[in-house]
Amino acid sequence: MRLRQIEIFYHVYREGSISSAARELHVSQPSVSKVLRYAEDQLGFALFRREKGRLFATPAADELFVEIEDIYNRISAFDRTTQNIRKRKGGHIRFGVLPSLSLDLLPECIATMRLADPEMSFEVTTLHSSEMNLSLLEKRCDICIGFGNEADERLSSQRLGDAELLLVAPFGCEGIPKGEVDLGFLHQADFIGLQDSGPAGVLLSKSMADREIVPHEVVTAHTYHIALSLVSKGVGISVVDQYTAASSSENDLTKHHFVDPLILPVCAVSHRDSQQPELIESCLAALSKVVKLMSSSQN
Amino acid sequence: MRLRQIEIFYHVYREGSISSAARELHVSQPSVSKVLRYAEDQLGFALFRREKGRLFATPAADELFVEIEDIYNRISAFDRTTQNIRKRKGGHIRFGVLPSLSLDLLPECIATMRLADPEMSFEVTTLHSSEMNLSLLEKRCDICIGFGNEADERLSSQRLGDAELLLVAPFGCEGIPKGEVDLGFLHQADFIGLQDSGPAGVLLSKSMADREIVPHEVVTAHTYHIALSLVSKGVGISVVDQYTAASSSENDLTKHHFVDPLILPVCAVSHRDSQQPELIESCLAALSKVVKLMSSSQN
DNA sequence: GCGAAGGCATAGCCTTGGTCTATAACTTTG
DNA sequence: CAAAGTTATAGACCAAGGCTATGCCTTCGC
Repeated sequence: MRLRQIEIFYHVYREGSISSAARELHVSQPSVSKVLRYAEDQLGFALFRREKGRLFATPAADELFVEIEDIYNRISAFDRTTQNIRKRKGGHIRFGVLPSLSLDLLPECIATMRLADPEMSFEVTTLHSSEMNLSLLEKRCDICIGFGNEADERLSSQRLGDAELLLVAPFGCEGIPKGEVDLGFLHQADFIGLQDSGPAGVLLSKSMADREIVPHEVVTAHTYHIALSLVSKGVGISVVDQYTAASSSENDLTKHHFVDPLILPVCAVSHRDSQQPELIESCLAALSKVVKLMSSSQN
Repeated sequence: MRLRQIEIFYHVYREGSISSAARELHVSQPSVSKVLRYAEDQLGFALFRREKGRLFATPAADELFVEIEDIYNRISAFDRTTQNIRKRKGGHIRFGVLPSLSLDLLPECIATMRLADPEMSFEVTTLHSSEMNLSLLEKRCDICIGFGNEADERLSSQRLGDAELLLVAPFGCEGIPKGEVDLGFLHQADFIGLQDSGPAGVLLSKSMADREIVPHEVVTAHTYHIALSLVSKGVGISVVDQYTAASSSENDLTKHHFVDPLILPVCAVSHRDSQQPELIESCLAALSKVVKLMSSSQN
């Protein structure tokens, strides 16, 4: 079946009539009639029964429509993408970024880069650490930003700056010292853990294991949002990276540095043989600048 | 972009060369070259850079390929569907069925119907109770089989037979009488509940509420499979319909009827103005027969 | 360093998918 | 019974997409 035949079947099925499908498609009625008939000839079975000058969908049409509807929607989305590409003036970068960096760090970076070059456009997808390399290698995105970097010789990684893990506690939580907190504070404390939290989780559990610190994990949350919400409700304390902490809208919680800071590298990874190396390079420079700025301004 | 252009772009991108794409598509090299060039003209931007007689994908091509790949796969699936429809001799019925009925009751029905008419073909999707009516109205399936029936005047419902809820307990569970069990047995018992279990869940909780029976729900499972597995491991007891109980591969559990049986109607629902009423009708008759047979043979 | 091999592009030709206008036939409705 | 709706057919036309033949450029092996 040709694309035009699919489009016409889609509209005729939905409208229930050739004439109104023709109006919707801005073509003549005989044109639609002919294409539909031709499609049926090629398929070898009828899509509609003609009775008393009207159309009635056959069971085969019902069955095909289920698949066609989906295809049609994707083709429409694809067409929009081609429009966007055509209209573009400046460069276009597709970011893959950790959920925890997607609310604060990346928007800040994009805003800065747009100031420098208002013609540029961006695309943002959230990815987990484990998906980033594959996404880059399949050229589904251009730059991935996460904590740490898995080695792959086709990819190049650049450290943008550091992220610090902070203790978050309910407002007025007792026993927390004024200044910095020792990691040992977590021992036996009511703790809200994060499942599948990638390098940040690895760093934290390793540091705790080294000192035989065992918190009392009362809840294991699957998203940072839920974890922070639980903290602000006084369920327990938690440890998250500074960007997650900064992006939180909860105001019933306090943030604390550790005496021995837990530092993670914030890295940008990209494909070595990109088709637009200068663009990537300038983006990485801008990112690095913004990350350093944000790290120093935050407390 | 035309469908042919999409196909050709897909193969050229994957193969990395026009010639090998042409070989794969069983057409001549100039043909592919021409269509690709034409597509680029229409799009208004290049998909590949030509350098030293070779092709290199542009960033735009990378971006489009992400969407194209998906579309291409669906088109291929669609083509297979049209092939299937063309080859069909007998009727074709698309069933929507509860997960609990999909492993035992429906396969049995289909086997029986295929014996009666070997030319018939079938399609089975599992649906939850709440999705069935919509699926029928959108003509995504022809017959839905579930417990009970929500009224909609465009649909017609037929009671095929009954399903009984049974108590399932770990093998050698103490305190269970030889014959039938009173529902009161559940009171304070370690119980494995099922989330979102539809009419069966409603019937059970209503019956328990009437007699103020409150089990101790130690686990809430999301699938019958997990619930039964937990029962067989001795975590607790549970209540499931007879078909789920029968389809279970667990053999470390026992099944028990209740003194006052909990009975649910097994109903088949179909669209009133189907294009193939005789086919639907004969299916419903066969279904009804099989359900009655299975109900009586089971204990 | 030169010829062979393989890659892409162009030219010229042909088939067919898809468009139009004009017209006919049939249904339903006022 | 006419008016307004529907679908189907006829004939003309254009462009999408296929083919063969050919030429040019790069790379590789002798």
